[in-house]
Amino acid sequence: MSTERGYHHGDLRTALVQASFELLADGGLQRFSVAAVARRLGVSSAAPYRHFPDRAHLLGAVSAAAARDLGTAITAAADAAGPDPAERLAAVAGAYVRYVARTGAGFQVIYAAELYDFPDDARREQTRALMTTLIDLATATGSSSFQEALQLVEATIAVAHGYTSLLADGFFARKAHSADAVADRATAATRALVTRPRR
Amino acid sequence: MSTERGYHHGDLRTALVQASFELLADGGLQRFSVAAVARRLGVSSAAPYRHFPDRAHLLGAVSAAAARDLGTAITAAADAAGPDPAERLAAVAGAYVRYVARTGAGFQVIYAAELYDFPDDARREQTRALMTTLIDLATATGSSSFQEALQLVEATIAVAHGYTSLLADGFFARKAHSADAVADRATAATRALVTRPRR
DNA sequence: GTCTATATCTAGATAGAC
DNA sequence: GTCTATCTAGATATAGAC
Repeated sequence: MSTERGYHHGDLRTALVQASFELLADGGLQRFSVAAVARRLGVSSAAPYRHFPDRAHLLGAVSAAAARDLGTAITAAADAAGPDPAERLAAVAGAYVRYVARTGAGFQVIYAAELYDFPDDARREQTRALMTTLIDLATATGSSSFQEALQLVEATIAVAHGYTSLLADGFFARKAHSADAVADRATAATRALVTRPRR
Repeated sequence: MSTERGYHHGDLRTALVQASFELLADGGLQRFSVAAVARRLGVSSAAPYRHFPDRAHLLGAVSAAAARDLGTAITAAADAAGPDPAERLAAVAGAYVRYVARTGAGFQVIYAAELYDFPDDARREQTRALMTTLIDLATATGSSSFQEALQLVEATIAVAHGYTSLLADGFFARKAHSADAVADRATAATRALVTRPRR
């Protein structure tokens, strides 16, 4: 890892978002800072402010990109899981765990509290599309109402997010669970959830 | 909320732990700081350091107390749920959601990464006892091995922690879900998990 | 479009007065 | 046992040079 400082040539805006993901994967939202992103790219701490007015706007761009990429990953995983609706929804949980383990950008970033007051149109469109994808997958399992489908989405996301949080918080550290192993458990748990009717 | 400064008379050590819980309930671990705890009690920022050598030791005391109280809450909820082992384990998830919604101190605090290097005997004993309680409740559902019971505990905790995280991260904010409503969903989800065999 | 330099703020932690 | 005062470190953000 080089710490040399130099003039950045190219698309710094894109590079800042990319470096933010790397930083999140390394240390989570807790250690995310504009200064650290700049450091990682070898530019001055002032450089990011030419492209984003403040921390929230940079994080908002990361949030939008994460919502988009997570949606893509989820759709791909569902399609790879075959035609059975229950298997397709179960695959969502696995895809979520894998995506967050790889990028560090789960719902705690996509829906970060500090972004609540910054309604960015691009970001809102991505989160809306992601939610639509999830609702559709849940509805296909035979939900009799939107409410029921929504609750199934919530349960699926809760399971997946719960496993990733425990993974990130070091709960599994001693056992050295791999991200793939945890993803498989999240998938199995969601399969149980969807196969058996909820109350 | 008063911000007046005054000499603290009484058990400041206990008051610091108590105020830490209030701070966690308000803003989560992200906004926890020794300075903020002192501010909340109206004492100087130096005062806490007479009772705890550093931030980690204060947080460690909070972690130990949370593990103890959470264990008590879980045992009480299981007992209130009756004799059926599946219902008892399902009640654990509900109790977890309610405890964390009330205190802010869940596994992300109890097993905080920053405490990993500070093996405090008192804290370790509380976390060990909590884990034993959980394993016993899981084993009673008919697990054929310790490994299987452990995985069931992980699944139960993942579900409960997932729901609380989504609650804390504002995912449910727009719908104004109450903590009790979310706790009921966590209970129902865990019931589905334990009733149906996992792979 | 990025740099250096700087102002402001907050937190962790310590020294010495009372 | 708590205070005031202070040091250090890191973050956000801005001003002005190049």
